[in-house]
Amino acid sequence: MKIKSVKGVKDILPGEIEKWQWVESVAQQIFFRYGFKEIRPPIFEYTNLFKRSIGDTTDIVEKEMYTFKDKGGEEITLRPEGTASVVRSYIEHKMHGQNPLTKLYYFGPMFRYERPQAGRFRQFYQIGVEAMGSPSPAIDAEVMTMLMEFFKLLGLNDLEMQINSLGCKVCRPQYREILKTAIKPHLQELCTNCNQRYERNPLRVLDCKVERDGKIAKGLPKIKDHLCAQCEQDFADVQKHLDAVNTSYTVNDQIVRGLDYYNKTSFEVISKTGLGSQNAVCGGGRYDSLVEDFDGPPTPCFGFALGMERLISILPDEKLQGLEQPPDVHLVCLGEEAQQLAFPITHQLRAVGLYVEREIDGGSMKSQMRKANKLASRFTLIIGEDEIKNQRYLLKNMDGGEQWEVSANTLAKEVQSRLKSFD
RNA sequence: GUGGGCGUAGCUCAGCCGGUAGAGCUCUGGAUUGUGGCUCCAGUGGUCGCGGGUUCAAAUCCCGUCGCUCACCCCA
Repeated sequence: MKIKSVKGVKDILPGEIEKWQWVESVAQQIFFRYGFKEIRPPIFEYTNLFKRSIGDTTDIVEKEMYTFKDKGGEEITLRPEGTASVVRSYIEHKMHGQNPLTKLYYFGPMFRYERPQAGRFRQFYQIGVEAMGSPSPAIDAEVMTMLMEFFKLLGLNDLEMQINSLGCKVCRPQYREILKTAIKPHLQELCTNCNQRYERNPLRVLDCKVERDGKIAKGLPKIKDHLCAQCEQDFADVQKHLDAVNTSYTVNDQIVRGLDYYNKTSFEVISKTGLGSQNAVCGGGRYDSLVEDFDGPPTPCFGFALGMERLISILPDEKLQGLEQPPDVHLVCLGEEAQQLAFPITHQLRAVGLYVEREIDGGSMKSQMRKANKLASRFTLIIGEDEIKNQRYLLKNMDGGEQWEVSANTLAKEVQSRLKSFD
């Protein structure tokens, strides 16, 4: 039996990982500016946390969770999303007592048992952001703006942010009933899926992708016409704030979201190109009662999660150039004595901060030069019998081809200054 | 859970109306005895996913199985 990785998971290898590191570093920079701090929750939790937060009847909980009993008999689940853990942590550490508004972000793997396809994996990575403690539409707009600014820094300018309001505890249940009444006469025409949705989550009928259902859905009452005064006002405020800083968006009343805890502002960011049918790069919204549901204090929250694999797959080529750092110096050693000297010399150069490569197993000069060229090394340091005898090594610029003699005594200093002169 | 496509060298693939494997790239060496990139030459590298069947003979035809992939569903 051949050893193999598990279905639906991937190794992120050198050559690819540089993109991830870049995206993470840009995220850190931009989130820092907005005052968000990193949090690293564990990747598994008690199963109940997810059942109660995400919703018992959602696909995630019903059939996608990696759940197991540990040796102590506890029901454990690998996290299928990040918000639940952050909320748990927020309550457990009584963060509400430290600051009225807690701003957190996280990065890491999530797990869902689904059939893999383009842009969908069983272990996938999300960057998530949670702003906890404010009901203000201003925070919705600020977080969404931060997100779009993040995309801009990554060179992604043609992503579309679609927003909607799902209503609150007051108006959503009312709308739900109105919707059900309106759907009822169409039940026979709707797909079997929507017939199930009718009872369990009628809002989902709205974004059904079956063509005929979509047409019916268009004629159904819209949430925006049934928001309570407060929700209507808040949604308008969100848009006003977005407009104030020219954060672009479109209102799409089909945006529903799959997790139970969302209310009020909800949104998705869609890429029209580059992704397959999984075109949502990011999704999020308000979840005003989740903290309370877990016996925390009333804490209205706003957050989002974005899919790393999807994000990375649409990064523009020009931003991906030069992410891999080439060696500053590549040693080329001729003969046994030079090979012996190579380690102390690389050690000396690395000690002053340079990236130095050498061929551990030697090889011909040609092959060493070739390797240096292949890695796009900036300089080579050639060490042969003559150089050792004279205590002067040959430093060669691999770009222009010039070479200089450098003294063994002042090697590191000379190499550094030569490198600097070509920056 | 349902459906389509595909599994041949490290990578990308050709060969598939049967005659026990080939190209390009990569890698190594040489042309250029201590100077890379371009070019040319040579070499390394394969249980043709796995199992069974038909046949004198199977990468090729048939059956099964596993894997990958795309899509539905749903979602990041």
